[in-house]
Amino acid sequence: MNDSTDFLPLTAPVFHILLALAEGEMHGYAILQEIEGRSDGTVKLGTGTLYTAIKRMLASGLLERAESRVDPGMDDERRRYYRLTPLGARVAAAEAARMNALVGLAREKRFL
Amino acid sequence: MNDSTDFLPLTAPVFHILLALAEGEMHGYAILQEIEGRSDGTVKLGTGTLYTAIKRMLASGLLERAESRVDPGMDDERRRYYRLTPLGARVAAAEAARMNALVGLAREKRFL
DNA sequence: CACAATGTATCCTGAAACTATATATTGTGT
DNA sequence: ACACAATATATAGTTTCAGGATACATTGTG
Repeated sequence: MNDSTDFLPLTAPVFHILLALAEGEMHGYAILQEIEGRSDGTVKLGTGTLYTAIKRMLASGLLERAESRVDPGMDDERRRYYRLTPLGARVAAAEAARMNALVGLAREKRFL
Repeated sequence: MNDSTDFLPLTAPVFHILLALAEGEMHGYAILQEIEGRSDGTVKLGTGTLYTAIKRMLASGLLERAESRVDPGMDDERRRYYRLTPLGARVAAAEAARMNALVGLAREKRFL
């Protein structure tokens, strides 16, 4: 049914990638820096984790390739750009909601 | 250094088990029902997942065995009770905080 | 022109979820 | 008394995935 909850729970790397791409199209290495920068380096994923995750996310329809549309002379030819699909956005929202419920529960139980 | 953040991110089953045990001592099967009941059956973990997770959590010091202290005639002899260790509680709190930060980020990016 | 930084990609290992299965005990209905 | 469902714990086998190592090519900089 392609229900977005079928993908849950997401692994940490996958959720981070989805959040990074909320900004707009990005290439792999930029995603990496976004994630590390956002958390002052506490979240760190290697390239192995990143590119295998991207591969799976493309295959499952969470992401899609975007034609790098920057002026060819100004951009690095190696870069491969990705963007969220509508499904990817829905899944990210569903995961955020799932986490939010758990955080609420943790708060009830005095963990926060 | 046994820093509670070394355990993060937790997998979904492990975090659910920690949350369930916030109530107090419980045996395995009761944990299972607590988790499924709390979510109206949307979160469902099999016994294989549960008991292997408990085994690991005991080994890593998140849980400890509790002597079933119910009156022997009134309790099921098969039951094995568990409780959170102080470390387990700290780890659950750290995971809740981690998730809370991600939920905040998701909200900023208009996913929620 | 050397060297660091950028950028993508794959292999391999280990950890862990999940399914299925086994086994035993307790409670309930007839 | 007996069958059967529910309770309860446990392990084996499969698969998925993170994470580290490694490779290789290109771009920017001193």
